[in-house]
Amino acid sequence: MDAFFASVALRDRPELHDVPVAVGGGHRGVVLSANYAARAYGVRGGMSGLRARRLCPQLISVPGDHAAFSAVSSAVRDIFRRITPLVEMASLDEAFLDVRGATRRLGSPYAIAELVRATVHDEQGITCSAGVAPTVSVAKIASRHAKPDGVVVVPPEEVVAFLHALDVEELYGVGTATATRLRRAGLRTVRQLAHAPLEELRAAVGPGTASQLQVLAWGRDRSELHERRGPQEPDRSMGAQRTFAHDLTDREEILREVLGLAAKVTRRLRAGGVAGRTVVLTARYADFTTLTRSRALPEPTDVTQEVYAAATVLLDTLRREQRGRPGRRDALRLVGVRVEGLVPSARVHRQRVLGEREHGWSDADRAMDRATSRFGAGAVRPAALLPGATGRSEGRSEGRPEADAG
DNA sequence: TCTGGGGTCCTAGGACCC
DNA sequence: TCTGGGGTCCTAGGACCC
Repeated sequence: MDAFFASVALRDRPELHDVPVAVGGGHRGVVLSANYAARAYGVRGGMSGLRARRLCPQLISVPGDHAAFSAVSSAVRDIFRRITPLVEMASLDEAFLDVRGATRRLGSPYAIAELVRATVHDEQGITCSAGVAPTVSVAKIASRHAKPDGVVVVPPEEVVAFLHALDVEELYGVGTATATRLRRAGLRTVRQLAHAPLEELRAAVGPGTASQLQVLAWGRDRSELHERRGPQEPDRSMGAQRTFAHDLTDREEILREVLGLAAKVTRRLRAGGVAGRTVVLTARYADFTTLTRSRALPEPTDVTQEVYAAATVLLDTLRREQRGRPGRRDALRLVGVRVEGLVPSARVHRQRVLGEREHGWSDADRAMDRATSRFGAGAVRPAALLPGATGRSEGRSEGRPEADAG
């Protein structure tokens, strides 16, 4: 999709079509997506809101509507599936289609690309672009060249010439770190990269990346698509993180955020019918240093209190490690909670602990889920997360906010 | 240029087991 | 008795993508 978030946000607001608009980019935030009017000023996705407004003072910011993004995304995916069953969704707004089996029915790959684009435009009111090529990575680069609202076809015999005319950072999989290393090694173009001696390349970027890059530089990456994970193969991890409006130092305050994140993540785990075994806590300090600490549980969980308890231990470990370190890492800019090693909940059989209550936190979580789906998010929440809660109410001496259902 | 939030995959060392 | 090789799990960090 072209400028996906911005296009969806502006679908029903034609009066904003020709004025610069960005989705996201508030206080301490970055621009999620900018329409083409804003891009004319140099505004790009990923840019801080502050910088975007410097480039374009009259920029209008609108909030993102995640429900709308998801709805359009699945509608578009359904359109793709009418073309071919071989669809690999790469993200909300991007997919690979293997159309080799559809040409007899629908015409040339170019004709199919135009059919997809016309259908998406008619049914969803947004434009998209397509790259047609023999491999995933080349199709991806071609689609970038097709933007906005176009098609670029790279036939097999032109793949090498197409790639070799590019700069290295245009390769799918070369980011800022690898691009810097390549540049330092004197490799600026894909042509130079393709002809670089493997030894030299290994010294610059390491053995794994080196061979991967030469595969990409000759257009020899995969043609087969991996269909998106289904119920048999769940996501690998689920997480949530939050950047604070102001850096936090108070343990109680930080733990309240951690509890909120743990609740959010486990609710998504339960909704997806999965549980996970490893809890990862991310801490980003005021100086932007980002550290993670993780801990594996005895068995997978989807219980808010269990994830929260593990995250609390990890946070305290980190605080102990960082205390007294030079650089004074006590002010936190962000915390994140992620659960990895996901398996279907049906495959988890809990080991009952001697003396454990028959109805525990898991039942409380499920009751809260039901209340939330009936009365909306925030209808029921841990008391520590009620507006105005301080986490230091009388009679509490445990030193961390309890997650009583409030 | 004061830098979000959601992910995936890879690497590498150490523990542990056979 | 002082030593191999293979495999898996755990933890931490980094790179990349949208």
